[in-house]
Amino acid sequence: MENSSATRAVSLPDKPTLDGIEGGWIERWDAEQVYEFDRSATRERVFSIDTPPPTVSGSLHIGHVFSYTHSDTIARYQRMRGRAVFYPMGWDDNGLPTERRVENYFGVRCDPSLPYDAKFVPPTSAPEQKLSISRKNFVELCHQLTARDEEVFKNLWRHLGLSVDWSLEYSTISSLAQGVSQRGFLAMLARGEVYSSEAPTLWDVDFRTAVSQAELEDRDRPGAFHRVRFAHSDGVNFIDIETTRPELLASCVALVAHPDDERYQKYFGTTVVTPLFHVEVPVVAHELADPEKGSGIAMICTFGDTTDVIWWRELRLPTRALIGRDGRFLPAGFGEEGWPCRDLAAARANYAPLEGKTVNQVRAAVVAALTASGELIGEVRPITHPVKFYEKGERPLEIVTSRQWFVRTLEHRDELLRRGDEIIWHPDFMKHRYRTWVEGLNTDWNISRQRFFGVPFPAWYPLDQHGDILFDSPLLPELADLPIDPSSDVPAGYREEQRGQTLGFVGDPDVMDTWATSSLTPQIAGRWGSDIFDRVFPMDMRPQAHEIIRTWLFSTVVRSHLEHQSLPWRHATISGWVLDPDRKKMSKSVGNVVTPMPLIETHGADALRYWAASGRPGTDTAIDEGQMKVGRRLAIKVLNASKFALGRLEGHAIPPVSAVESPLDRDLLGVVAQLITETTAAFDDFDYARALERTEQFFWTFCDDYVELVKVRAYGDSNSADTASARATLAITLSVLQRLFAPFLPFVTAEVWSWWHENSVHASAWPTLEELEDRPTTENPGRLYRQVAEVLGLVRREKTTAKVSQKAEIASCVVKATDEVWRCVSDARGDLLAAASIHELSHQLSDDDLAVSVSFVES
RNA sequence: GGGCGCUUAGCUCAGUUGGUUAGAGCAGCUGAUUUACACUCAGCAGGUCGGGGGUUCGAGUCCCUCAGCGCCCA
Repeated sequence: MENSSATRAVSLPDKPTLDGIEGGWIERWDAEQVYEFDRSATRERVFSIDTPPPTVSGSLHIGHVFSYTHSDTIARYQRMRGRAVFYPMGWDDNGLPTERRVENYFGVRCDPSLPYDAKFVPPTSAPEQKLSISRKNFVELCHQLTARDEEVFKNLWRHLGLSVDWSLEYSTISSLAQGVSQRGFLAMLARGEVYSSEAPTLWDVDFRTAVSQAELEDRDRPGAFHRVRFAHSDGVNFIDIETTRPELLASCVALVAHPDDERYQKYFGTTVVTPLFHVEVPVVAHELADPEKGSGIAMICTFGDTTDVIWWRELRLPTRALIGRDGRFLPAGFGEEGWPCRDLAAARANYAPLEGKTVNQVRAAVVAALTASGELIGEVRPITHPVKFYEKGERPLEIVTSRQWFVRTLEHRDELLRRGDEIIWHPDFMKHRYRTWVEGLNTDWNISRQRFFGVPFPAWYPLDQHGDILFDSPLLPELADLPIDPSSDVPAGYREEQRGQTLGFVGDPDVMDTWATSSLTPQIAGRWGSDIFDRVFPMDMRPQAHEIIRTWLFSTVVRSHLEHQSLPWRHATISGWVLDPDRKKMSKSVGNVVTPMPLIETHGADALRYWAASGRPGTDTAIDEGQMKVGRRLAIKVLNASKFALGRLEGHAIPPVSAVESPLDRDLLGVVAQLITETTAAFDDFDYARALERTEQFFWTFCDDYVELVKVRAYGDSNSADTASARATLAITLSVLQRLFAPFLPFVTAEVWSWWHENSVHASAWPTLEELEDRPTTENPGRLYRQVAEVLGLVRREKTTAKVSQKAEIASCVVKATDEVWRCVSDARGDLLAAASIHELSHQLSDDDLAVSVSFVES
C-alpha cells in the first residue's frame, strides 16, 4: 500500500475521454496484478470473500451485474484499507441446469447403458428426435459447452471491472471441486453424519431423480375432492372418506382420523375394506388428521404426499407402493404377503387395466369404476390446493422408494439455529429467512441425484454370493486417490472384471446434489488442505441472493458446522433482485430479461456500476437507464473536475496540506473530514450505497460552489499564501474524492489518478483524517462554506431572474443578514466577489431570512 | 394460514437514536451561452409522508389497527 501523497508531476492528456477507457485499464490491471491476493498475509490482515459461483448455463442477465458490483465495491474498499483481499471467482457448471442446456443445445440425451463412442461428433443442428449417447459422451459435451459459457461470463466480469484475482478461478465440476466434495463426503461418513437408506423420497418423474426439501415449491393447482365409500368389515356400517387422489386407492394402507374426533372413536382399531380392490385396512388415529377437512377421515396411501409418509412411519403401516420411477403404475401384488385381499379375482380384474398407465389415466379409470360400482358418493367437488413441485419441474412430484444418501440435519437443528444467530446479516432482517427455514426442516438433506453431470459418490458396494448389493459395507477410496469415479475406477482389492459380478462390486451410480458441492465453496476456493486455507477461512463475507438462503447459505452453514465446528463466514450480504422497469421480476419465460453487455457498451462500465451501487443492500431495484445516464455524467464530471483542478497545479509544485490557511479552505476540509468519517463508517457497515450517495452529494456541491469560489484565487501568484491554500485544498480534496469514488467508478478514477500518481488508485490507501493534518475547522465544520454558498446562490438567483448571464457584473450587492452570517461572508469576501463578479459588497443588519439586493453594472 | 419487508413529489428513492419550514436525482417548466465540463450551468414548480386511531410539548420516524403490493415458509 503506497502512501496517497506519493504524487508525481501532473501531466494531463489533451482531451480526456471515457471512450474506450475500459479496455486499457483491464489490461493494465492484469499486467500490474493489482488485484492479486497476497498469499503471505496472515489471517488478521486478510479479507476473504466467498464469491457466489454463477450458474453458467443460465442466461447472463443484469441481476448478475447488480449483486456482483455490490460485492466488488466492498472488496475494493477493504483492499484500500490495507487488507489482503481474497476475491476468487467460480463457475457453477455442475448439475441439472447444464444437462438440460446440453440436451437442448445439441439435441442429445444421456443413456447410461450405451457404450462410449470415442469418435462421436455432436450434430451441427439439434435433430428433432433427441440422439441417445453414452454417459461419457454426454459429460464431454457438458464440459465443452460450459467452457464456452464461462468465457462469456468472464468477459463480462472483466468489462464490469470486478477486482477478482483470476488466478483463483475454479468451477464446481473441476477436479479440485470433485476432490473437495468427495473428501467432505468421506469425512461426514466417517463421523456418521451421512447415511444411506431405502426411503420414500420426493421424485420428479420427468427428470427421473430424487429432489430435496430445499428444491421444493408449492404451486396452487386445481384438484377435486372425491367422496369414496369404504365398507366396514362388520358388513353393516360404512365410512365415507374424501380424497384428492383416488388413483392411489390400490395403495391404501389405512384410514385415519383425529384421536379426539367423536364421529370415528368407535371405529379405531377395527378394519374396513377398500372399494374395487377389497383389501382390508385398519382405521387408525393420528393428530395430523384434520377434523375440519372433508369428512374428517382420510385414506393413507403409500405414498400420496408427505403426510402419508409421516403416518406410514409413525403408525408403522405396510408399504404398497405402486408408482414407478417413470410415473407409471407398477404391477400390484394382491394376495401376496402384505396385500391381504378379500376378493382376489375382482381386485386383479379391476387393477389390470391400470398397470403401466400414468397417474392421470389411472385417476380417470378409478373414478369411472367407482362411479359404476356406486362407491363414489355425490358430486366431485373441485378445489384449488397447493401441490409440491420440483422447482425446475413441470409435473407434480411423486413419492417413490429408493436408496439415497442423507446428511443428518434434523438432529443439529438447534445448533444450526444458533449458527444463524452468529451470522451478521446485511440487511439484518434477512436472518428471519434462515430461521424460518431451519425451524421448518422436516427431513434430512437428501444429497443423491440420479443424474450424470455431477460429482460421483466416492463409494463402491460389494456383491454377495447371490449378486445382492451390500449397501451397509461400502468400499471407500483412499483420500490420496481423490477424486475418483466409481464407474471407471476400481476399489482396492478388486479387479475391473469383477464389476457387477457375484462376489464382485458395483459403483454407486448416483451423483451428488449440486448443493453438496456448492456448500463447500469456502473449502474449494480456499484450497482446503493447502496453507492458504487457514489464512482465508472462516471467510469474512458471503454475498448472495435472498432466494437461496434456504439452499446455498443454509447448506454451507451445515457443512462448515459439521466439518470445522465454525461458521463459514462472519457476514452475509444479501442482495435484492433486479426488476424490470414495470417492477416485475425478470424471468426467461416472461421474456423481460435484460442482457448487460450492450448496456456497458452504451453507457460504460462505471455508469452501470453507479446504477447498481445506488441499490441499497437487500433492496429490489428496478432497472433504470436514467440512473445509468446519471452515472455516466458523474464519471464525466470526475474527468472534467480533475482536469480543471489538476490544471491549476500543472507545472507547479503541489502545495502540502499544511499550506491550507484560508478560513473557507479550512472549513471545506472540515466537510471533507466528515465525509471521510461517514463513508468509512458506511463501508464498515457494508452500506456501499450510502457511501456513494454521500460522496456524490459532496462532489457536486464541491464542483458547483467551492471550485467556482476559488477558481480565480487558484490562478494567482504561486508565491501567495492564499493561492497556495486554494491549490493545496483542491489537491487534497480531489485526491480524497478520487479515492472515495474508486470502489464505484474504477475506470475513470484509475484514469484521473494516473495523471498525477505513479501507483494505481486501487492500490492506494483509503482516505483518513490523519492526511488532513489538523487543518480542518473543528467547530461547526461546513457552516462558513454553506453560508457563503447560500449567498452565492442568492446572487445567482438575482441573475437568473434578471435573465442575464452568470458572468454579468454586479456594481453593488447588499447582504441582509445577522452579524454572525456576515462574519462568515467576510471571511470569504474575496472569493465571493470573484465568483459572483461583484464590485462592492456591503452588509445590512437583519434578523430576517438571509437576502441580497443587487444592482448590475450598466452595459 | 404463519413470518418478513414495502407504501414519502409524475417516476426512482434518501430521510441514522422522535426535534426548525420533509430532501435528492430523473422527468417537467423558465433562463444563461463557450479559457474544466452542452454528457454544461443557474433557477422555478411539484408532497395531507397509504387510511384511521393512539403515545408525546413535538410523529415520516414509536405503538395499535385497516388496506394494497412483494417475498419467504407451510
